[in-house]
Amino acid sequence: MTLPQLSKTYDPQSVEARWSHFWIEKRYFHALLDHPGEPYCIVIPPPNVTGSLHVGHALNHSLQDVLVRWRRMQGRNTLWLPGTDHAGIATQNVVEKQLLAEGLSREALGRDRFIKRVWQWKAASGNTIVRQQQRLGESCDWDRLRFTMDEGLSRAVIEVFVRLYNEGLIYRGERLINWCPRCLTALSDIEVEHNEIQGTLYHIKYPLADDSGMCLIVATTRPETMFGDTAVAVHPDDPRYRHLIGRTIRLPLTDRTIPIVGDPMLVDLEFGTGAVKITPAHDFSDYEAGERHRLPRFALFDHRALLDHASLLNAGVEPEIAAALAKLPVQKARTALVRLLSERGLLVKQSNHTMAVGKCYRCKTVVEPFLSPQWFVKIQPLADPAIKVVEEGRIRIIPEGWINNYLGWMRNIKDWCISRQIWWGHQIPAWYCLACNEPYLVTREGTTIFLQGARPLVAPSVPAQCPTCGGSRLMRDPDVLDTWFSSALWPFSTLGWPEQTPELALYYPTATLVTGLDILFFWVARMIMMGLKFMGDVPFRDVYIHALVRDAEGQKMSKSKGNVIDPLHVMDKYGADALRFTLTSMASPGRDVKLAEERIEGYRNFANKIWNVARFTLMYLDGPQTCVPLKDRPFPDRWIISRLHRTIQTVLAELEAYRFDRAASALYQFIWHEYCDWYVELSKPVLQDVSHPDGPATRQTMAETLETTMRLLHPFMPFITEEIWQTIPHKGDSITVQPYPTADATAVAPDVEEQFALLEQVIRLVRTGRVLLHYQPGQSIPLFVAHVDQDRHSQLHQLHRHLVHMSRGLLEVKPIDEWPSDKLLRLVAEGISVGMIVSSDVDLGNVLARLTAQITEIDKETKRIEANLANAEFFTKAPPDVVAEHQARLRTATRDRALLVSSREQLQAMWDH
RNA sequence: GGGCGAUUAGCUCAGUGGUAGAGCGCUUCCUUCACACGGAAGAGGCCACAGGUUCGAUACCUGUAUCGCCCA
Repeated sequence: MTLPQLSKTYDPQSVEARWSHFWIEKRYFHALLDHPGEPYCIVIPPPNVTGSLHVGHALNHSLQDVLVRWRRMQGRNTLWLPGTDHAGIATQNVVEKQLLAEGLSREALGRDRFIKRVWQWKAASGNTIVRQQQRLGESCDWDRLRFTMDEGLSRAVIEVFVRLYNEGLIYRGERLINWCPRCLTALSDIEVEHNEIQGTLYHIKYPLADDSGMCLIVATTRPETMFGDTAVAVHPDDPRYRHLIGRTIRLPLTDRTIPIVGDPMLVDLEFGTGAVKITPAHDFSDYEAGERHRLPRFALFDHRALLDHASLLNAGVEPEIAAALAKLPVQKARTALVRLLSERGLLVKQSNHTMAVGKCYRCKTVVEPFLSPQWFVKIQPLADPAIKVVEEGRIRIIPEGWINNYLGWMRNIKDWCISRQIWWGHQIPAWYCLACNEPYLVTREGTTIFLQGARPLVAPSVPAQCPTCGGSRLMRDPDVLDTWFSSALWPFSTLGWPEQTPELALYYPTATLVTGLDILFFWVARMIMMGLKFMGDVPFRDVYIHALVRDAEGQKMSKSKGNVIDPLHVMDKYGADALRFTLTSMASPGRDVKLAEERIEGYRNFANKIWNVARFTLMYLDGPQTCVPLKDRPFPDRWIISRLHRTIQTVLAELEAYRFDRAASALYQFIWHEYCDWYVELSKPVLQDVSHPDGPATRQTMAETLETTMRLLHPFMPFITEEIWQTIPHKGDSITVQPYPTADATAVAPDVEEQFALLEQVIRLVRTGRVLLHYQPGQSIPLFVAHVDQDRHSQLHQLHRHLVHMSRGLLEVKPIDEWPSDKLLRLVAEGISVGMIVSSDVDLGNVLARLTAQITEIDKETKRIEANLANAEFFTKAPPDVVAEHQARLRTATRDRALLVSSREQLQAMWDH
């Protein structure tokens, strides 16, 4: 048999590219409907089509790939469905930036040509992330790659929209919504990020209408919206003001008077002056207060958040002030107004105040509450069943800690604003009859807006004529839908819905959803609602929520901070397997992942270790192998097989529990510290002697164990395991489709493991002694070993061969009283004594110090145990096995102490000479 | 302001009602035959603080402090 030569260090680059192509070419990840296994489906959280792979994706995808590869190897009918989403605002921004560079604009191009441009852009660079995912080794069914703007998925969107509208679950109306004055579109509540900033609280005099000598002092952080005030609120229980409720205020700088109302919800007695202005068109809580008190609304800003001249006049602002303030943006308006108030003696004081501002999650511009007609999903009827399935455990959220988070949000959910005033996305399937809606039609700066009151015709495609007037001049609603609206359908739209495809029947509900906490509301909650509504069943059974990746200092990674770890760079430098293993081993539940490059380097070293032990195995595999029954195999073989099966048990249990971190560390521990450190070392004498009688059995065990370990590790490190597996003896074409190891309980041998522990302890004592006495690691020295327990002592005889090899000494097992008493150091642990000759030139100070330290340690332990055992209550109340264990520990400690003390005395005598 | 989580070795984190663990880093020794991306031996901890429950608490309960996240 000729075996391939492997290079001394592992080179991930060439290996990974080769297997990545091989897997895809052979379509190992392609799901077949007639596959006999139980279905196991994961739909990928679709990355933005504009995006490139960042380390958050790498974590999210690594975990999914572990699950998918594991289940595939277990024989399940596995489908990991990949795709991207069209990311309306983000993509539009990218293409608009390109146009700007060419001196063009979206408006100049017009809607149709603009959308064509976006598709061109998508064709050219939209799938970079897919190539990057393939580099990471993701075992997606690439033949089934989906995009939220695909024809089928778009049909699903239209279908859902029309049905929800017909059921009254989608409506159009004028509401106060979050508006991004840069993106020029509405945003949903959760697309707004709240940041704390240092602001100013302004105290402003509002004179009473019928007694200008009397004033209410109103405290506000947003004086520039005061022209939109339609009332002042005080707390009805506030003795300072309650008598004023019902009287009126003259709103400064305007010709309007506004009422003083009592409102216990809006007013906090402790805050500011206790008097609050109500500006229903510019603040969400004021909007609600306005509803409660039936107040009119005066909107002041245009869609770019500039003060609008006509609106100011409409709100009764003094004409010269209106003229002076018109077209000013928020901040400038605030400065100008504060100066004006101050000049008129209306500004009482200013104080520092921390406050929250909302920013657009895409472009970080401060959002403005904006009154405009929008489309909404009436959410409560959809949310109720989605709450129930989680409460009842039909969907599990893992870790459980997030369940309350989910339920809390769902129970307070607000209607979802789904219309966006952009062009890239699914255009809303609603048309307006121009004849019937003429009074509601406004055209401003080239864009047409249908005001509140316009009557839309909602249909899957353009209606032939208006059912009211029979007219055929219809205009489509220009708005598109929130990207998350289409993402909400992802688990069934990607499987072919609304067609009743075989894929849909087979793979829905999907098994597991793996995602970060940041999109629990954006995406997970909405998928649950839509899945229940349109499929009548949950979209997935388990939701596994992983942490977010931060830098080594725990800071959020961001391009502006320059602390981003680029997974592509990392893969170049350390390999995809190292990155994947790092991320999976750090994925502990409920914690953020703090990623430092040294960690990745550490696991690169692990890959190299695996590589080298495979090289070693290959070197010695040449020769006959026989499959001996387990009980007849050499001791090291029985031990490593026992450990292997325990490791398989652990890995399986941890994967079932989504404890990727613990599964990874079990593998690391087994491969490095058991297979490499001990088994390989123990087997060297057999392997290196061609005529050794244990040779055939050992070679068999060695090859078997390595092969099984590669399969066990494969979901975590797919590339190196495939490379090694292909090189060692194996059956089959690719490790990706081999059976996952199963644990054989009969292979687990506690007695063998106990014997091994004895061997390990002896060897550790020998090594410690060598260092203390300055013997070189390879130097052959006389050694004596004994155990105070008779059974264990005879076990040492059985282990003699291995002890000799591992200790690299002339080792004899015999009772202590037969040892030489002169110039001998005795080291002790748990009844074991190891003796070695002290050469004359060694400084015994260190050695004595070590013995003394150990004695001190034992004394402390003894004292603790004795105190416990002396306690009558401990005796009566502690479980008997604990009492017995304490007694045993005390015996061991006493025994070891005696041995150590005598050893020290002997040594001390030598030292004194 | 409300809710959740964290606090364990220098760093990053496991963990358990009864001996405190890992990885990385650090110190010393070793290029011997798979691997220096390696081997061996070490050092390093009142398990945040204060009470309580318990025979016994790092673990369970309460409170405090600090930090983080989400929501308002």
